[in-house]
Amino acid sequence: MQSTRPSALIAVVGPTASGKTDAAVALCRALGAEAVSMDSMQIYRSMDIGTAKPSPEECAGVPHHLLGIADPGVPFSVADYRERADATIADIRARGKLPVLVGGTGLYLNAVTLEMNFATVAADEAVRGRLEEEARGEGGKERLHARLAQVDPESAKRLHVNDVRRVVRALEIYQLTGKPMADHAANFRAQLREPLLIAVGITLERSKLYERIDARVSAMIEAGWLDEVARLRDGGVPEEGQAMQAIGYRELLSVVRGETILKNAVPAIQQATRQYAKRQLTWFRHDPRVHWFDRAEYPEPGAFDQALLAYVRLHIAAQTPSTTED
RNA sequence: GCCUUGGUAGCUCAGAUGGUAGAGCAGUAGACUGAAAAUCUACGUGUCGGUGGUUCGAUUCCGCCCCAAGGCA
Repeated sequence: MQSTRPSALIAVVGPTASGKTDAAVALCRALGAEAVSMDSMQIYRSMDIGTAKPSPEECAGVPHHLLGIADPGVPFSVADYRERADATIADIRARGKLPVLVGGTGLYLNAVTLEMNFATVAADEAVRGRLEEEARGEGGKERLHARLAQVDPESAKRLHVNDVRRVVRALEIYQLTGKPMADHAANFRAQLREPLLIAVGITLERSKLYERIDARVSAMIEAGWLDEVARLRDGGVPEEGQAMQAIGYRELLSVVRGETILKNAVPAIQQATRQYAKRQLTWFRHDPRVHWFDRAEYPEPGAFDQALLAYVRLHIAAQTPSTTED
């Protein structure tokens, strides 16, 4: 019975504040599908306002998975995401529904849809900490990179000396396993895990997008974002931890600490968000699987949602042999 | 009205004892293997406020004017 169902994986991607949530909800309703969040920060519990986590009202009855499932006090990795997403997608399919990934974290999309066999070693705080400490010293970055060139020339060639974070991870893998990174992930990104991906990208004129971002940040502040950050801090979430590196949270944390005032933090948050949106566009624009929809081209109400739906339906039909029609 | 200090890249400012200038930030483009809202890379010609003068040559020195901040009246 399940075999008569299309097994497509749909994804709605795009920069922050482009309206992915609304578009995905409309799509899910029309297809009877379920949404799977693909966002590295909405994954955390109690981080609602500043991550623009969809509220129950916004979800409008469409099930949304992987929202607020992680403790903001503990690190969460891409590998963790893939594990959760795989399970969630399998579950949705088992119930005969279509999964719709929705979010702006490009690496997460690749982790789910491309063959990216991460090295089997998880992050090791001790090893990592030592290497980072080493990098901080005079000429430390150069030394680390040189050492990487010895044990893993392939990665060293790929990585810039200043990209300490990645150099450290490559060395960490080598130290923990005695093998260079490439040996852990043969055919990296070369194969598709999800050949039936249907990806739609939402875009709009840069200046328009930036306006939306600025307005949304202001609205979040008015909605009590600062209090949310104060609560997280009071709740013991480590201030230097991963979750608190999220845009806005880090800036508002310094307001909570009294190091700066809200009036100065807001423009800084808007700016950081705009820069982030740009990076997202760079990422998704270069993914040939993404089919783009510009909001400006569908000014009539509902037309944009209709266009996405039409595109997705067409591609679902194309991948479903006619014999499986029920 | 007078005095002082400024007026140099979108912003904050360096600088040249006269040979037409450079950083940070912003912006744009790019990368992306267990932190990814993270991390990293590349890209800097602008009437050096205006106008006369001195000079082979002035944005740099001199005069006048305009603007800003401060001070004195």
